[in-house]
Amino acid sequence: MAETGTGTGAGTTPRERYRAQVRTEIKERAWEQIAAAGASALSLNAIAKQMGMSGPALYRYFGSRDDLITALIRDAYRSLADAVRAAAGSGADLPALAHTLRGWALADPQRYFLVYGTPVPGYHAPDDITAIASEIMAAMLDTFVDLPAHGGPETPFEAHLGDHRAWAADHPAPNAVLHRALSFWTRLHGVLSLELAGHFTGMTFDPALLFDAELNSLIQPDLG
Amino acid sequence: MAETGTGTGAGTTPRERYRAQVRTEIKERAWEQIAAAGASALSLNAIAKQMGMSGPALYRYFGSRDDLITALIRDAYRSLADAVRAAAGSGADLPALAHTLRGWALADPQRYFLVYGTPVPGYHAPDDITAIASEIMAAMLDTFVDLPAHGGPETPFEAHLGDHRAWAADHPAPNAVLHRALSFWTRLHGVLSLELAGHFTGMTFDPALLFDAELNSLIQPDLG
DNA sequence: TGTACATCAGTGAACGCGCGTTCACTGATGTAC
DNA sequence: TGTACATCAGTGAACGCGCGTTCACTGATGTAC
Repeated sequence: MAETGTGTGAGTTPRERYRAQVRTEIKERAWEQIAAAGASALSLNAIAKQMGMSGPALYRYFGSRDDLITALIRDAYRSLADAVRAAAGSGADLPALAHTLRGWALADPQRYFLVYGTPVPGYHAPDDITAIASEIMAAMLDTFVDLPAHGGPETPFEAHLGDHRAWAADHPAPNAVLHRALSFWTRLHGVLSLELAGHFTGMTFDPALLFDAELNSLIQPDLG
Repeated sequence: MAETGTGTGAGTTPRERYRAQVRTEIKERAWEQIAAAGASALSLNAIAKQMGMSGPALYRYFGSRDDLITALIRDAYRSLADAVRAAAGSGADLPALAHTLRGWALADPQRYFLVYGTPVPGYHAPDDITAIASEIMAAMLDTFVDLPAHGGPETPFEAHLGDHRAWAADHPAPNAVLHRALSFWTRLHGVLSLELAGHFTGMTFDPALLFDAELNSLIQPDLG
Protein backbone atom coordinates (compact mmCIF):
# COMPACT_ATOMS: atom_id res chain seq x y z
CA MET A 1 0.00 0.00 0.00
CA ALA A 2 0.98 3.62 0.43
CA GLU A 3 4.62 4.28 1.13
CA THR A 4 3.94 6.79 3.78
CA GLY A 5 7.17 7.79 5.37
CA THR A 6 10.14 9.61 3.97
CA GLY A 7 12.99 10.64 6.17
CA THR A 8 14.66 13.97 5.83
CA GLY A 9 17.13 12.28 3.51
CA ALA A 10 19.29 14.52 1.36
CA GLY A 11 19.36 12.75 -1.99
CA THR A 12 15.86 13.93 -2.85
CA THR A 13 14.25 13.72 -6.24
CA PRO A 14 11.69 16.37 -7.23
CA ARG A 15 8.93 13.91 -6.48
CA GLU A 16 10.29 13.23 -3.02
CA ARG A 17 10.56 16.94 -2.37
CA TYR A 18 6.97 17.40 -3.46
CA ARG A 19 5.82 14.58 -1.23
CA ALA A 20 7.60 16.05 1.77
CA GLN A 21 6.08 19.43 1.04
CA VAL A 22 2.52 18.09 0.87
CA ARG A 23 3.06 16.05 4.02
CA THR A 24 4.20 19.21 5.73
CA GLU A 25 1.18 21.17 4.58
CA ILE A 26 -1.18 18.44 5.76
CA LYS A 27 0.40 18.65 9.18
CA GLU A 28 0.20 22.42 9.21
CA ARG A 29 -3.52 22.33 8.48
CA ALA A 30 -3.87 19.65 11.14
CA TRP A 31 -2.22 21.89 13.72
CA GLU A 32 -4.57 24.70 12.78
CA GLN A 33 -7.54 22.45 13.35
CA ILE A 34 -6.17 21.30 16.68
CA ALA A 35 -5.53 24.86 17.76
CA ALA A 36 -9.10 25.73 16.82
CA ALA A 37 -11.02 22.84 18.32
CA GLY A 38 -8.70 20.37 20.01
CA ALA A 39 -7.09 17.19 18.81
CA SER A 40 -10.23 15.10 19.04
CA ALA A 41 -11.88 17.30 16.40
CA LEU A 42 -9.21 16.60 13.82
CA SER A 43 -10.78 15.45 10.55
CA LEU A 44 -9.00 14.15 7.48
CA ASN A 45 -11.79 15.21 5.14
CA ALA A 46 -11.76 18.73 6.53
CA ILE A 47 -8.00 18.97 5.98
CA ALA A 48 -8.37 17.73 2.41
CA LYS A 49 -11.13 20.20 1.67
CA GLN A 50 -9.01 23.00 3.11
CA MET A 51 -6.18 22.02 0.79
CA GLY A 52 -8.48 21.88 -2.19
CA MET A 53 -8.19 18.17 -2.72
CA SER A 54 -10.37 15.15 -2.18
CA GLY A 55 -10.38 13.19 1.06
CA PRO A 56 -8.90 9.92 -0.21
CA ALA A 57 -5.89 11.81 -1.60
CA LEU A 58 -4.52 12.13 1.94
CA TYR A 59 -4.07 8.38 2.08
CA ARG A 60 -1.11 8.81 -0.25
CA TYR A 61 0.61 10.61 2.63
CA PHE A 62 -0.68 9.07 5.84
CA GLY A 63 -1.93 5.54 6.28
CA SER A 64 -4.78 6.57 8.55
CA ARG A 65 -6.03 9.28 10.86
CA ASP A 66 -4.16 7.63 13.73
CA ASP A 67 -0.95 7.68 11.74
CA LEU A 68 -1.35 11.40 11.20
CA ILE A 69 -1.97 12.07 14.88
CA THR A 70 1.00 9.97 15.84
CA ALA A 71 3.14 11.96 13.41
CA LEU A 72 1.93 15.19 15.03
CA ILE A 73 2.75 13.90 18.49
CA ARG A 74 6.16 12.82 17.28
CA ASP A 75 6.78 16.26 15.76
CA ALA A 76 5.74 17.90 19.00
CA TYR A 77 8.18 15.81 21.03
CA ARG A 78 10.87 16.36 18.42
CA SER A 79 10.34 20.11 18.47
CA LEU A 80 10.57 20.23 22.25
CA ALA A 81 13.63 18.01 22.28
CA ASP A 82 15.34 20.26 19.74
CA ALA A 83 14.50 23.38 21.72
CA VAL A 84 15.77 21.94 24.98
CA ARG A 85 18.83 20.41 23.38
CA ALA A 86 19.71 23.67 21.66
CA ALA A 87 19.49 25.53 24.94
CA ALA A 88 21.42 22.91 26.89
CA GLY A 89 23.97 22.50 24.11
CA SER A 90 24.78 26.17 23.96
CA GLY A 91 25.62 26.12 27.63
CA ALA A 92 22.45 27.80 28.84
CA ASP A 93 21.95 28.07 32.57
CA LEU A 94 18.80 27.05 34.41
CA PRO A 95 16.86 30.29 33.88
CA ALA A 96 17.62 30.25 30.16
CA LEU A 97 16.49 26.65 29.89
CA ALA A 98 13.34 27.43 31.83
CA HIS A 99 12.48 30.36 29.62
CA THR A 100 13.11 28.27 26.54
CA LEU A 101 10.59 25.81 27.88
CA ARG A 102 8.06 28.50 28.63
CA GLY A 103 8.53 30.11 25.24
CA TRP A 104 8.03 26.79 23.51
CA ALA A 105 4.84 26.15 25.48
CA LEU A 106 3.32 29.58 24.88
CA ALA A 107 4.12 29.42 21.17
CA ASP A 108 1.51 26.70 20.76
CA PRO A 109 -0.40 25.59 23.85
CA GLN A 110 -2.19 22.74 22.12
CA ARG A 111 1.15 21.35 21.00
CA TYR A 112 2.28 21.47 24.62
CA PHE A 113 -0.86 19.60 25.66
CA LEU A 114 -0.30 16.99 22.99
CA VAL A 115 2.86 16.15 24.91
CA TYR A 116 1.84 16.81 28.50
CA GLY A 117 -1.94 17.02 28.48
CA THR A 118 -4.72 14.55 29.15
CA PRO A 119 -3.65 11.10 28.03
CA VAL A 120 -6.01 9.06 25.87
CA PRO A 121 -6.71 5.85 27.82
CA GLY A 122 -5.28 2.91 25.99
CA TYR A 123 -3.00 4.91 23.71
CA HIS A 124 0.58 3.71 23.78
CA ALA A 125 3.17 5.90 22.12
CA PRO A 126 5.50 4.04 19.76
CA ASP A 127 9.04 3.40 20.94
CA ASP A 128 10.66 6.12 18.89
CA ILE A 129 8.51 8.71 20.66
CA THR A 130 9.40 7.50 24.14
CA ALA A 131 13.00 7.62 22.95
CA ILE A 132 12.57 11.33 22.22
CA ALA A 133 11.09 11.75 25.68
CA SER A 134 14.26 10.29 27.16
CA GLU A 135 16.27 12.62 24.98
CA ILE A 136 14.44 15.57 26.52
CA MET A 137 15.23 14.41 30.03
CA ALA A 138 18.84 13.80 29.07
CA ALA A 139 19.21 17.29 27.65
CA MET A 140 17.76 18.76 30.80
CA LEU A 141 20.15 16.78 32.90
CA ASP A 142 23.01 18.21 30.87
CA THR A 143 22.16 21.60 32.27
CA PHE A 144 22.20 20.31 35.82
CA VAL A 145 25.23 18.18 35.65
CA ASP A 146 27.76 20.90 36.45
CA LEU A 147 25.72 22.29 39.28
CA PRO A 148 27.55 22.69 42.58
CA ALA A 149 26.30 20.20 45.12
CA HIS A 150 23.99 21.59 47.74
CA GLY A 151 24.86 20.72 51.34
CA GLY A 152 22.39 19.05 53.65
CA PRO A 153 21.70 15.43 54.49
CA GLU A 154 20.29 13.04 51.91
CA THR A 155 16.50 13.14 51.78
CA PRO A 156 14.35 9.99 51.64
CA PHE A 157 13.57 10.53 47.98
CA GLU A 158 17.24 10.97 47.14
CA ALA A 159 18.05 7.73 48.90
CA HIS A 160 15.26 6.05 46.95
CA LEU A 161 16.66 7.49 43.72
CA GLY A 162 19.89 5.69 44.45
CA ASP A 163 18.14 2.48 43.47
CA HIS A 164 16.17 3.99 40.61
CA ARG A 165 18.41 6.05 38.43
CA ALA A 166 18.76 3.87 35.37
CA TRP A 167 16.95 6.57 33.36
CA ALA A 168 19.93 8.84 34.05
CA ALA A 169 22.50 6.18 33.30
CA ASP A 170 24.64 8.50 31.20
CA HIS A 171 24.82 11.16 33.87
CA PRO A 172 27.10 10.73 36.85
CA ALA A 173 25.27 13.46 38.77
CA PRO A 174 24.62 12.79 42.45
CA ASN A 175 21.12 11.83 43.53
CA ALA A 176 20.48 15.31 44.89
CA VAL A 177 21.07 16.75 41.42
CA LEU A 178 18.75 14.22 39.78
CA HIS A 179 16.13 15.22 42.30
CA ARG A 180 16.55 18.87 41.46
CA ALA A 181 16.22 18.12 37.76
CA LEU A 182 12.98 16.27 38.42
CA SER A 183 11.68 19.14 40.51
CA PHE A 184 12.67 21.52 37.75
CA TRP A 185 10.53 19.52 35.39
CA THR A 186 7.51 19.04 37.63
CA ARG A 187 7.42 22.54 39.08
CA LEU A 188 7.71 24.34 35.79
CA HIS A 189 5.16 22.01 34.26
CA GLY A 190 2.85 22.73 37.17
CA VAL A 191 2.79 26.49 36.66
CA LEU A 192 2.88 26.29 32.91
CA SER A 193 0.06 23.85 32.44
CA LEU A 194 -2.23 25.67 34.84
CA GLU A 195 -1.44 28.91 33.05
CA LEU A 196 -2.03 27.46 29.58
CA ALA A 197 -5.25 25.81 30.67
CA GLY A 198 -6.51 29.17 31.89
CA HIS A 199 -6.73 28.35 35.57
CA PHE A 200 -5.16 31.66 36.56
CA THR A 201 -7.57 33.70 34.48
CA GLY A 202 -9.75 34.86 37.34
CA MET A 203 -6.82 35.89 39.48
CA THR A 204 -5.17 38.85 37.88
CA PHE A 205 -1.51 38.31 38.62
CA ASP A 206 1.07 37.91 35.89
CA PRO A 207 1.78 34.19 35.35
CA ALA A 208 5.27 35.02 34.12
CA LEU A 209 6.15 36.29 37.58
CA LEU A 210 4.84 33.19 39.28
CA PHE A 211 6.82 31.14 36.79
CA ASP A 212 9.97 33.08 37.65
CA ALA A 213 9.27 32.66 41.33
CA GLU A 214 9.03 28.90 40.88
CA LEU A 215 12.19 28.99 38.84
CA ASN A 216 13.84 30.87 41.63
CA SER A 217 12.78 28.24 44.14
CA LEU A 218 14.89 25.81 42.13
CA ILE A 219 17.93 28.03 42.12
CA GLN A 220 17.84 29.35 45.64
CA PRO A 221 15.79 26.84 47.56
CA ASP A 222 16.43 28.67 50.82
CA LEU A 223 14.34 31.63 49.66
CA GLY A 224 11.59 29.26 48.39
CA MET B 1 -39.03 21.19 26.64
CA ALA B 2 -37.40 18.77 29.03
CA GLU B 3 -37.14 19.88 32.61
CA THR B 4 -33.62 18.72 33.01
CA GLY B 5 -32.35 19.78 36.36
CA THR B 6 -33.38 18.83 39.84
CA GLY B 7 -31.47 20.00 42.83
CA THR B 8 -30.76 17.79 45.78
CA GLY B 9 -33.96 19.14 47.32
CA ALA B 10 -35.39 17.25 50.24
CA GLY B 11 -39.15 17.30 49.61
CA THR B 12 -38.91 14.66 46.92
CA THR B 13 -41.78 12.77 45.41
CA PRO B 14 -41.18 9.19 44.22
CA ARG B 15 -41.03 10.49 40.66
CA GLU B 16 -38.38 13.01 41.58
CA ARG B 17 -36.39 10.36 43.35
CA TYR B 18 -36.60 8.13 40.31
CA ARG B 19 -35.47 10.95 38.04
CA ALA B 20 -32.50 11.71 40.25
CA GLN B 21 -31.59 8.05 40.32
CA VAL B 22 -31.65 7.70 36.53
CA ARG B 23 -29.67 10.91 36.10
CA THR B 24 -27.10 9.48 38.47
CA GLU B 25 -26.89 6.21 36.58
CA ILE B 26 -26.46 8.03 33.28
CA LYS B 27 -23.54 9.93 34.76
CA GLU B 28 -22.03 6.78 36.19
CA ARG B 29 -22.10 5.12 32.77
CA ALA B 30 -20.65 8.29 31.30
CA TRP B 31 -17.74 8.18 33.72
CA GLU B 32 -17.12 4.57 32.80
CA GLN B 33 -16.94 5.51 29.14
CA ILE B 34 -14.60 8.38 29.88
CA ALA B 35 -12.35 6.17 31.95
CA ALA B 36 -12.25 3.69 29.08
CA ALA B 37 -11.69 5.95 26.11
CA GLY B 38 -11.52 9.58 27.16
CA ALA B 39 -14.10 12.32 27.29
CA SER B 40 -14.17 12.89 23.55
CA ALA B 41 -15.43 9.34 23.01
CA LEU B 42 -18.49 9.86 25.17
CA SER B 43 -21.63 8.80 23.28
CA LEU B 44 -25.23 9.26 24.38
CA ASN B 45 -26.46 6.35 22.33
CA ALA B 46 -23.85 4.05 23.82
CA ILE B 47 -24.90 5.07 27.32
CA ALA B 48 -28.54 4.44 26.50
CA LYS B 49 -27.80 1.03 25.06
CA GLN B 50 -25.78 0.16 28.14
CA MET B 51 -28.72 1.09 30.32
CA GLY B 52 -31.09 -0.96 28.20
CA MET B 53 -33.06 1.98 26.91
CA SER B 54 -33.36 3.83 23.63
CA GLY B 55 -31.19 6.83 22.77
CA PRO B 56 -33.87 9.51 22.76
CA ALA B 57 -34.89 8.57 26.29
CA LEU B 58 -31.81 10.31 27.64
CA TYR B 59 -33.20 13.63 26.46
CA ARG B 60 -35.64 13.44 29.33
CA TYR B 61 -32.63 13.84 31.62
CA PHE B 62 -30.10 15.96 29.78
CA GLY B 63 -30.84 18.55 27.15
CA SER B 64 -27.89 17.56 24.98
CA ARG B 65 -24.56 15.85 24.96
CA ASP B 66 -22.90 19.12 25.95
CA ASP B 67 -25.25 19.49 28.89
CA LEU B 68 -24.22 16.05 30.11
CA ILE B 69 -20.52 16.82 29.80
CA THR B 70 -20.98 20.11 31.59
CA ALA B 71 -22.77 18.28 34.38
CA LEU B 72 -19.87 15.84 34.64
CA ILE B 73 -17.36 18.67 34.82
CA ARG B 74 -19.46 20.35 37.47
CA ASP B 75 -19.61 17.13 39.48
CA ALA B 76 -15.84 16.75 39.22
CA TYR B 77 -15.24 20.26 40.54
CA ARG B 78 -17.88 19.75 43.22
CA SER B 79 -16.27 16.50 44.32
CA LEU B 80 -12.84 18.08 44.55
CA ALA B 81 -14.21 21.09 46.40
CA ASP B 82 -15.93 18.83 48.90
CA ALA B 83 -12.79 16.79 49.45
CA VAL B 84 -10.62 19.85 49.98
CA ARG B 85 -13.19 21.59 52.12
CA ALA B 86 -13.64 18.53 54.29
CA ALA B 87 -9.89 18.32 54.86
CA ALA B 88 -9.48 22.04 55.49
CA GLY B 89 -12.60 22.18 57.65
CA SER B 90 -11.46 19.42 59.94
CA GLY B 91 -8.29 21.33 60.67
CA ALA B 92 -6.00 19.25 58.46
CA ASP B 93 -2.43 20.40 58.08
CA LEU B 94 -0.60 20.81 54.79
CA PRO B 95 0.50 17.18 54.42
CA ALA B 96 -3.02 15.94 55.13
CA LEU B 97 -4.47 18.33 52.56
CA ALA B 98 -1.87 17.29 50.01
CA HIS B 99 -2.58 13.63 50.51
CA THR B 100 -6.29 14.28 50.23
CA LEU B 101 -5.59 15.89 46.88
CA ARG B 102 -3.46 13.02 45.72
CA GLY B 103 -5.97 10.47 46.85
CA TRP B 104 -8.74 12.25 45.01
CA ALA B 105 -6.65 12.37 41.84
CA LEU B 106 -5.60 8.73 41.93
CA ALA B 107 -9.16 7.60 42.60
CA ASP B 108 -10.15 8.66 39.09
CA PRO B 109 -7.45 10.13 36.87
CA GLN B 110 -9.81 11.04 34.04
CA ARG B 111 -11.92 13.01 36.49
CA TYR B 112 -8.80 14.86 37.54
CA PHE B 113 -8.03 15.62 33.93
CA LEU B 114 -11.55 16.85 33.32
CA VAL B 115 -10.69 19.57 35.81
CA TYR B 116 -7.00 20.15 35.15
CA GLY B 117 -6.29 18.53 31.81
CA THR B 118 -6.16 19.75 28.25
CA PRO B 119 -8.70 22.53 27.77
CA VAL B 120 -11.03 22.38 24.79
CA PRO B 121 -10.37 25.56 22.79
CA GLY B 122 -13.42 27.75 22.84
CA TYR B 123 -15.10 26.04 25.78
CA HIS B 124 -16.11 28.43 28.53
CA ALA B 125 -17.22 26.93 31.79
CA PRO B 126 -20.50 28.35 33.13
CA ASP B 127 -20.29 30.74 36.06
CA ASP B 128 -21.36 28.26 38.68
CA ILE B 129 -18.39 26.06 37.84
CA THR B 130 -15.86 28.87 38.10
CA ALA B 131 -17.51 29.65 41.43
CA ILE B 132 -16.67 26.14 42.61
CA ALA B 133 -13.10 26.69 41.42
CA SER B 134 -12.87 29.73 43.65
CA GLU B 135 -14.29 27.68 46.47
CA ILE B 136 -11.45 25.20 46.06
CA MET B 137 -8.83 27.94 46.25
CA ALA B 138 -10.57 29.43 49.28
CA ALA B 139 -10.59 26.11 51.10
CA MET B 140 -6.90 25.66 50.37
CA LEU B 141 -6.16 29.11 51.71
CA ASP B 142 -7.94 28.19 54.91
CA THR B 143 -5.23 25.66 55.57
CA PHE B 144 -2.52 28.23 55.03
CA VAL B 145 -4.01 31.09 56.91
CA ASP B 146 -2.67 30.13 60.33
CA LEU B 147 0.78 29.42 59.01
CA PRO B 148 3.62 31.18 60.84
CA ALA B 149 5.16 33.83 58.66
CA HIS B 150 8.46 32.89 57.09
CA GLY B 151 11.24 35.44 57.48
CA GLY B 152 13.11 36.83 54.51
CA PRO B 153 12.62 39.90 52.35
CA GLU B 154 9.59 40.25 50.10
CA THR B 155 10.17 38.64 46.69
CA PRO B 156 9.20 40.35 43.41
CA PHE B 157 6.22 38.08 42.98
CA GLU B 158 5.00 38.77 46.49
CA ALA B 159 5.20 42.48 45.85
CA HIS B 160 3.27 41.96 42.63
CA LEU B 161 0.66 39.95 44.51
CA GLY B 162 0.08 42.98 46.69
CA ASP B 163 -1.76 44.52 43.73
CA HIS B 164 -3.43 41.31 42.62
CA ARG B 165 -5.00 39.56 45.53
CA ALA B 166 -8.68 40.19 44.95
CA TRP B 167 -9.14 36.43 44.47
CA ALA B 168 -8.14 36.02 48.12
CA ALA B 169 -10.33 38.86 49.34
CA ASP B 170 -11.69 36.90 52.29
CA HIS B 171 -8.27 35.92 53.53
CA PRO B 172 -6.12 38.40 55.41
CA ALA B 173 -3.02 36.27 54.87
CA PRO B 174 0.18 38.13 53.98
CA ASN B 175 1.39 38.04 50.39
CA ALA B 176 4.06 35.51 51.27
CA VAL B 177 1.38 33.10 52.43
CA LEU B 178 -0.68 33.58 49.28
CA HIS B 179 2.44 32.82 47.32
CA ARG B 180 3.01 29.63 49.23
CA ALA B 181 -0.57 28.57 48.65
CA LEU B 182 -0.14 29.11 44.92
CA SER B 183 3.09 27.13 44.95
CA PHE B 184 1.34 24.39 46.88
CA TRP B 185 -1.20 24.19 44.10
CA THR B 186 1.17 24.38 41.15
CA ARG B 187 3.84 22.08 42.54
CA LEU B 188 1.51 19.32 43.59
CA HIS B 189 -0.35 19.61 40.31
CA GLY B 190 2.97 19.38 38.50
CA VAL B 191 3.99 16.05 40.03
CA LEU B 192 0.49 14.66 40.07
CA SER B 193 -0.41 15.37 36.48
CA LEU B 194 2.87 14.00 35.15
CA GLU B 195 2.37 10.90 37.25
CA LEU B 196 -1.24 10.38 36.15
CA ALA B 197 -0.33 10.96 32.51
CA GLY B 198 2.28 8.23 32.80
CA HIS B 199 5.34 10.38 32.21
CA PHE B 200 7.25 8.68 35.02
CA THR B 201 6.56 5.22 33.72
CA GLY B 202 9.97 4.62 32.20
CA MET B 203 11.81 5.80 35.28
CA THR B 204 11.21 3.35 38.03
CA PHE B 205 11.07 5.51 41.12
CA ASP B 206 7.97 5.69 43.30
CA PRO B 207 5.94 8.78 42.39
CA ALA B 208 4.55 8.93 45.91
CA LEU B 209 8.03 9.67 47.22
CA LEU B 210 8.59 12.46 44.70
CA PHE B 211 5.20 13.83 45.67
CA ASP B 212 6.19 13.82 49.32
CA ALA B 213 9.48 15.47 48.47
CA GLU B 214 7.66 18.27 46.68
CA LEU B 215 5.29 18.55 49.59
CA ASN B 216 8.27 18.82 51.87
CA SER B 217 9.70 21.64 49.77
CA LEU B 218 6.59 23.60 50.66
CA ILE B 219 6.90 22.94 54.36
CA GLN B 220 10.65 23.29 54.82
CA PRO B 221 11.77 25.37 51.86
CA ASP B 222 15.32 25.46 53.22
CA LEU B 223 15.81 21.77 52.52
CA GLY B 224 14.81 22.27 48.87
C1' DT C 1 15.38 13.03 -29.56
C1' DG C 2 11.60 10.16 -29.54
C1' DT C 3 8.98 6.29 -28.19
C1' DA C 4 7.24 2.60 -24.74
C1' DC C 5 6.53 1.71 -20.32
C1' DA C 6 6.29 2.23 -15.19
C1' DT C 7 5.34 4.99 -11.39
C1' DC C 8 2.35 7.39 -8.67
C1' DA C 9 -0.64 11.67 -7.22
C1' DG C 10 -5.15 12.60 -7.20
C1' DT C 11 -10.33 11.79 -8.41
C1' DG C 12 -15.11 10.42 -7.71
C1' DA C 13 -18.26 7.15 -6.45
C1' DA C 14 -19.47 4.27 -2.99
C1' DC C 15 -19.30 1.55 1.59
C1' DG C 16 -21.12 1.26 6.27
C1' DC C 17 -21.28 3.47 10.47
C1' DG C 18 -22.63 5.79 14.53
C1' DC C 19 -23.55 10.04 15.85
C1' DG C 20 -26.90 13.78 17.94
C1' DT C 21 -31.35 15.07 17.68
C1' DT C 22 -36.74 15.62 16.40
C1' DC C 23 -41.11 13.90 16.47
C1' DA C 24 -45.52 11.74 17.10
C1' DC C 25 -46.81 8.09 19.78
C1' DT C 26 -48.00 4.60 23.81
C1' DG C 27 -48.63 3.33 28.31
C1' DA C 28 -47.80 3.67 33.02
C1' DT C 29 -47.89 6.67 37.17
C1' DG C 30 -49.80 10.21 39.84
C1' DT C 31 -53.64 13.73 41.02
C1' DA C 32 -58.38 15.75 41.70
C1' DC C 33 -62.88 15.19 42.76
C1' DT D 1 -63.23 3.94 46.66
C1' DG D 2 -63.75 4.79 41.99
C1' DT D 3 -63.61 7.48 37.92
C1' DA D 4 -61.64 11.24 34.66
C1' DC D 5 -57.88 13.60 33.57
C1' DA D 6 -52.99 15.28 33.48
C1' DT D 7 -48.32 14.28 33.75
C1' DC D 8 -44.43 12.32 31.98
C1' DA D 9 -40.94 8.29 31.06
C1' DG D 10 -39.77 5.78 27.34
C1' DT D 11 -40.31 3.94 22.30
C1' DG D 12 -39.40 3.51 17.41
C1' DA D 13 -38.97 5.53 13.15
C1' DA D 14 -36.75 8.91 10.81
C1' DC D 15 -33.65 13.11 9.78
C1' DG D 16 -29.23 14.64 7.96
C1' DC D 17 -24.55 14.53 8.73
C1' DG D 18 -19.71 13.84 8.45
C1' DC D 19 -16.74 10.58 9.39
C1' DG D 20 -12.80 7.09 7.93
C1' DT D 21 -11.77 4.21 4.46
C1' DT D 22 -11.80 1.09 -0.18
C1' DC D 23 -11.64 0.84 -4.85
C1' DA D 24 -11.16 1.18 -9.77
C1' DC D 25 -9.91 4.80 -12.52
C1' DT D 26 -7.38 8.89 -15.09
C1' DG D 27 -3.71 11.57 -16.26
C1' DA D 28 0.57 13.58 -15.40
C1' DT D 29 5.51 12.85 -14.30
C1' DG D 30 9.60 10.30 -14.56
C1' DT D 31 12.63 6.39 -16.56
C1' DA D 32 14.78 3.14 -19.98
C1' DC D 33 16.26 2.29 -24.35
